[in-house]
Amino acid sequence: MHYFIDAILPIPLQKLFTYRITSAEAKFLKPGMRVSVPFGKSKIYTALVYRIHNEAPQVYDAKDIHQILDESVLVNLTQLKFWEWVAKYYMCTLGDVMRAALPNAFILESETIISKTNIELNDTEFKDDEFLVYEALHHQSSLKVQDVMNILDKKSVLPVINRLIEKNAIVLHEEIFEKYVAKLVRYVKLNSNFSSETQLQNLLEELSRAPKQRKVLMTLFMLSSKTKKPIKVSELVSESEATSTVVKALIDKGILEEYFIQKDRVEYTGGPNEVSKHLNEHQEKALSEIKSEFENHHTVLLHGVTSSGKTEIYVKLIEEVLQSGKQVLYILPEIALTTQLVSRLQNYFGEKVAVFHSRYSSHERVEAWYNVLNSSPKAQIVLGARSSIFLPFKSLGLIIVDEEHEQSFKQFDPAPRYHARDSAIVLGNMHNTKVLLGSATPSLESYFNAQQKRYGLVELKYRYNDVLMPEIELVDIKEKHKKKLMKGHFSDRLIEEMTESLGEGHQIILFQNRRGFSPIIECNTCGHAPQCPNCDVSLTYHQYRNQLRCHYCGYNTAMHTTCSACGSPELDNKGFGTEQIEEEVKVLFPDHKVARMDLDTTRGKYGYEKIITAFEQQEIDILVGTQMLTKGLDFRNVKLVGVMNADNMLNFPDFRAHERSFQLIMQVSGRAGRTDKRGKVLVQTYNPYHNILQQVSANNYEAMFKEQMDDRFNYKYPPVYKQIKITLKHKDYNKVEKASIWLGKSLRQVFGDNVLGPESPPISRIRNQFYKNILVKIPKKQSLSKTKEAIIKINNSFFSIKDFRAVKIVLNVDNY
DNA sequence: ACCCAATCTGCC
DNA sequence: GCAGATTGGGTA
Repeated sequence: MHYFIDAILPIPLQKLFTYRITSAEAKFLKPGMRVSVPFGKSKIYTALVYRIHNEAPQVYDAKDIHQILDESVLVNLTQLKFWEWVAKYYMCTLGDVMRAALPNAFILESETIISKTNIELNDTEFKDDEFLVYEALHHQSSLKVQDVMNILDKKSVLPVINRLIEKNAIVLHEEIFEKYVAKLVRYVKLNSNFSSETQLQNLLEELSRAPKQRKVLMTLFMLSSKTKKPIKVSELVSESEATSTVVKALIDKGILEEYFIQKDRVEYTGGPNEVSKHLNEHQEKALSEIKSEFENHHTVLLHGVTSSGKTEIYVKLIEEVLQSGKQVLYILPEIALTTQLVSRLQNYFGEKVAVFHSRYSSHERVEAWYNVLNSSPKAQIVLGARSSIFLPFKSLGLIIVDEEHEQSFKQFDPAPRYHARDSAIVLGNMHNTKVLLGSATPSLESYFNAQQKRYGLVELKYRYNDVLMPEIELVDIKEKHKKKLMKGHFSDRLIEEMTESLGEGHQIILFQNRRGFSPIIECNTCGHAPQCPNCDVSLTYHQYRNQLRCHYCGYNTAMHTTCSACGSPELDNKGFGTEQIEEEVKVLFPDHKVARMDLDTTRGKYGYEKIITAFEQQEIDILVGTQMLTKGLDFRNVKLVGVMNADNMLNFPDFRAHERSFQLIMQVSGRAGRTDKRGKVLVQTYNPYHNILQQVSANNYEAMFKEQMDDRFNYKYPPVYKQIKITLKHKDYNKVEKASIWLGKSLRQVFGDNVLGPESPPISRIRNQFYKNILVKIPKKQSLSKTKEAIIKINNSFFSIKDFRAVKIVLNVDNY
């Protein structure tokens, strides 16, 4: 009997690959274990066992696997089922899902290593480039293919390598790098030879002439009698005031014995040091409503205004689940995962909280994975960003999706283009677990689902400690401009309020939904604006480095002093960004400290935390920032929030622009007035009569919901219709144009008027690729899976046309 | 005639 | 996704 496995490879290929295994391997292997397999001519990849069977492939010879990489199952069966759902629903391959789900360090790849043969060769036989490579190998023992590319400064190096192999100058071999290295901590103990009293006496006498070594030994006895725990080398060194050389000498003499214990890189020391807070009557009521809603619904939406104390309610629910011995998954948008929230939960739950997000190193993620997999006490509660839905949960008892409305839960690139909230709900179903969605400004789709009774709904309308909602004032800056009451981008009202707040010692947040100094530089003489050479956008001026930058491809160039088209030196700024606001504040309030928080100032692992901590500790009076500011931050001393310009959000060309603007302004507003004084929000706008702004100032979510839903009905947008966006890209404009017209026509034959496009997006070229979009709208009663099947079919015939094959197609399900 | 880069195709 | 095979433009 022959044995085979079907395995998932981490590449975007639809099919599984079949390898042959021995009967012993068949006995050992289980679905969800990793193996390394040869793939193609020379590469070795990591694959995940999907199925073990006896069906020999008919048309090809299966290769043998290379090696088994796991001793036990790494990915459990529920996860595999979940992966399949993600792949099917979001129209991508299992390989795509595997890449997203597994920490990078689990996916080993081989690398081709080039080394010299022992045969001495005559240099004159080589061509120039061959000689360069051969010469380099005299200086270092091995080269990677990438190194050769650098040496020769060109891409196609394989012909050169092959010629060298023919001449017996070099050999190739594949090396697999284990990416995860467990962190080991060095411990010492007394060698067992000295365990008896007399032996010990002799030893101490022997060492009388080595006082330092003697001291180390004495310290070791002292420490181990005191703590009864293993003694770290580092501890011993510092306690005995010796150097590590002294310890090493003792080890070399065989007096001490060293050993290693594997240790997690991320550890929370210090246990829980707070009992969960008492809920107020409103929270208490919400909690019991959530519980009763859970009896009839898998998913419950908690709509609680900002600062209503949603987290405290979550804490109570988590406590109950933990008592039943199950795990809890708590998902948040990446940027809301701040130290603030993490330490708050650690205060309640101590080391039971495991954190998981993209700023973690791949080692840290591996450790978190194993902790979840083994249901370790260290990972009872997983607090994570969207990718944490892929962790190997065994027995989930509750999933919380906080800030449910956040669009960052949706992954846009690369595949799988999944929505963590929606996927979490499916995951919850697979685990037979309840899912709680929380938000102060729910997404229309969730609120709609709640109204349709698909979700339970719980409302919490009072802020904690009965703090009043901030007062929201709309400032008509069109009027202010007319009356000459603007100083730069600041209205007289905003300056007044800022002066008052600063005078009272309160802090201020200014919100500008755009980074950079001023988006566009325009020539006053000819109107020319510098463009990105690779993308269809104007370059943005960044004062900090005096550069023009492209926000799409990262292209940058020094700021021009004269217009590149007509040579005129009169260049002007159009529009404004965070950097310019910061500059203006410095001039208006020279005695106060200003800081800026946007993508540019929060690069680096702790950039973000530094600014937040500084603001928390009131080292900063005025914080200027983009929407990063809106996420779950709790600043006690902020009284005033200024929205510099509400219009650029409202006019954004997207069907959700209004919903988003409402959410964004409500969320920044929520940062104000957690103080004893009622907070104030000033919204500057050219159009104070805009319905959304009226709804914002009246704090009327329901009115916004109703009005927006009318639009969604009328124009067939989500959540009334589902949609799939198809993007075509290619560097030849004519090719995408032709291809997209063909695709649009074919889709229309099946879906009729529910196909929109093809259209060029507002930015039609990025990184020298031209884009075209087609939108397929799907009515509620039309089967989603049949629709996808039809699209895949059309896609297949698209790729059978030779001319179109080079065009890349991206399918994005629920692209909002 | 030759070389390199861009494109195509299969991988088990 | 990657590498070996193929095509096609550019040039010595």
